[in-house]
Amino acid sequence: MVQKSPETKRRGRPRSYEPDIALARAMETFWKSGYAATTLDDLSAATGMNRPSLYAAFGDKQDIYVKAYRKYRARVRDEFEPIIEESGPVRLVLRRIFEAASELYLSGPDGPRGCFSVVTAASEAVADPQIRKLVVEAIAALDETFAALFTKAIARGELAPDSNPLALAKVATATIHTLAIRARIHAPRDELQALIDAAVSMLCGPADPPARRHR
Amino acid sequence: MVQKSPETKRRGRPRSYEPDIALARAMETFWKSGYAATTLDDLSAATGMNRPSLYAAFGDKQDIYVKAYRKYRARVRDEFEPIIEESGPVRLVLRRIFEAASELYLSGPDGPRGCFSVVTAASEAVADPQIRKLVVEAIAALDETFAALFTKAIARGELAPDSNPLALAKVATATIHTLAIRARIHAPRDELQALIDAAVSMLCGPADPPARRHR
DNA sequence: GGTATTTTATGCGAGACAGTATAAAAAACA
DNA sequence: TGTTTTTTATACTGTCTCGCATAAAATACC
Repeated sequence: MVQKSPETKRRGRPRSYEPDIALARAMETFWKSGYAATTLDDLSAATGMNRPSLYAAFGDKQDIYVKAYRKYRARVRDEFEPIIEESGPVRLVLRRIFEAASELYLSGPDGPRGCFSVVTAASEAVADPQIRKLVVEAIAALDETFAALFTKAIARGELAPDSNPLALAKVATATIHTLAIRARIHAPRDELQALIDAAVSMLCGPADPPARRHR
Repeated sequence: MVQKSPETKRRGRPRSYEPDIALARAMETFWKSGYAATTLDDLSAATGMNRPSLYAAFGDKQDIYVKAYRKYRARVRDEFEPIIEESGPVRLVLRRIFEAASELYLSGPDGPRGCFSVVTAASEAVADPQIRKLVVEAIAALDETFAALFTKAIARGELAPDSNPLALAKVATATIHTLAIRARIHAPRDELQALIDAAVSMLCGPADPPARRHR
């Protein structure tokens, strides 16, 4: 990890690709098409690397998939952590999380793709225990993140003191899951927005000032 | 459809398979492995039919998939209609629906498979408009079913008169979705049960008589 | 400039895959 | 018994797919 200083002159022919960018492209490809439907030629075309380079850099197809999926999770973490850390009423933080998720799931060069974890990897998870383990971790982490959020909100008096943060968290995760699925089948943005409104008011109670939208 | 009376003696060599059973086996296979990861040899082994018979009976791989998925939806309809038609408090009907879904998603000869619609078909939906259309229909139907259920419950005074049946329905569908995904990654039954409890009390309010379980 | 080292480029080979051709089998009909 | 009809059984074809072998290219070191 630390071994490669940016100044180090490597000995042989220089790489014609940026490993990080190439892996991001591979991620896009798997995200869209899933494991089985993605061929090494697809990956080659997406990354601009030829097959031997792919192998040298990332290993076989399975290895590339796992690395791509890990990258997806890292990207999601980086994207959502600031929103979660932000202080503010749960209602608002929740809405921001759901809306960011919605945007992520609707994004994509060839149309909406949903969530790599929820739609694609979960599907492969039956066949491959390694992938299953990663998806289980991802979903557990999401549950825990939401639970912590609700616990803090209860402590701050934003929610009824007898609320169950774990129960709330599971419904919040369920919202993420349904957003992922609906985005994957090209649900229009306003359908997802209606869903977010429904979930937020179910989780935090109906908004007294009539649904103030941020932005 | 009506042409084949059960007494009709057909002319040539008799079939060695039952089309309905064979299609059910094909459904199981696609349900478990998805479209791309399922080979015609897999289907051949599962159904007991050889490749030419598969083609004669159902068409090419794509055709078999669509027919298998339609069969899945028909099966789900048949299984859930009686539960939905049943009279009783929404709270109880909802619980029964979620528990039946949970059982269905956890079932399978080789371990839990989740929901064909939600996990497998939704994943393929990006590549194939025909499949996407079917999944969209399936999810819309689910939303509408739940909405009707809540509308009736509001009319009967079981829920607050200012409840929004469509919003409630979307959260109920979200519960189905998260159950499907969690089952697919082998979540233990009691985790799913906890999720059902959380969702039901979120949708219908906390149970005053401490959570009476049916059966 | 020559050598060692690392990467790219091309393409090969074994196997998997989807779909089909051909022939054998099993029934009704005459 | 022989013919027709429908299905099964076997095997083939062309294509795709994965992974790797081999050679050329591009750099640092000497």
